[in-house]
Amino acid sequence: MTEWLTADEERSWRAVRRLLTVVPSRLARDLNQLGLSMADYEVLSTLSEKPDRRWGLKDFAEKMQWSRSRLSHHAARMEARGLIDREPDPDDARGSIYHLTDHGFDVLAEAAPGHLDSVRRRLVDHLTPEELAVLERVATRIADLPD
Amino acid sequence: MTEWLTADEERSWRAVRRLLTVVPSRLARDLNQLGLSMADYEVLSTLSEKPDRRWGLKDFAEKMQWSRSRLSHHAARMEARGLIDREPDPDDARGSIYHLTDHGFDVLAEAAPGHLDSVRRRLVDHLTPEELAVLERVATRIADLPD
DNA sequence: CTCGCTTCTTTGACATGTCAAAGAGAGGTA
DNA sequence: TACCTCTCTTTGACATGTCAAAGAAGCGAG
Repeated sequence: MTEWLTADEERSWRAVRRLLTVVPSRLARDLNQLGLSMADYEVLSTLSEKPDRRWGLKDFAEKMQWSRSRLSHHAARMEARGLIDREPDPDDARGSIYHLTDHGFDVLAEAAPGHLDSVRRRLVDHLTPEELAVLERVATRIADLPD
Repeated sequence: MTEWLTADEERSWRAVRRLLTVVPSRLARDLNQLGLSMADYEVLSTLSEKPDRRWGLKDFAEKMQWSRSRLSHHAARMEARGLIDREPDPDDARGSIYHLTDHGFDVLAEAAPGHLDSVRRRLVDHLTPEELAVLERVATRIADLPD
């Protein structure tokens, strides 16, 4: 306990903390202008990675690292917007299977280029390949720490 | 438009995205166990930096990069918990001045060591000084980009 | 087969953030 | 002074996330 930070660490931590808030908020703002929230985008793009565009809630939530409750709530809202649908799982009557609708796919396809552009403008384009490599290494190490 | 990411960039971006969600969520979880949310902690520590522990809403919100509405809502909740109080501004009858109570200060003092420890365990201790320096440089550059 | 325990999704209550509008006061100008 | 406009804080309606509980179904032991 009482492990204070050195002056260098303190400065770096402040900078990182700012990064942690500012980048997501900018990306979200850009994406909102395209009619989607970050959460919407993640759901759509994760679903679209499946060849059949289908995913059962449990595994889907696990893959996205979301709570099942959160996904259920969010999916209900997206279903109301016609972006996805929901079917009962034929193999397990407790389960629900989510499916990306054609409309959902179109919306994603329309938003994706703008979003990727935003990722570039807000982040990637301002880093050298070396910096990006360090960042990846560091990010992976940190994220892979035990919870 | 349609600026796709190279394979390297894509991999790095995935790693960074994971960092952007995982670190705040772990720090928040740790802090919650000490009875505070991240937002609570920011408010308390920002207020405590002022010698008189006092700050008018407008400037305070600006300093924290929060909307005034958000700060007003959050401050109302913290006031109900006795962590801060609110007084009318003597120089401008429209204004409110927030003040860190003794109780608020005690709560912060009690949570701070644990939180710093958490920052170490979750991040700082796993980076070399060089990596931390790169991270600071990169984070500053990105955060300082125009909004 | 049936009971008891587990697992799965959904739901409800609540916390927190956003956006827009309301209400009060400041400040400049005629 | 009277008035118009801008600024400041608060509030309300709503979106989104968390946690806990409800309800249905699976599964294994007897």
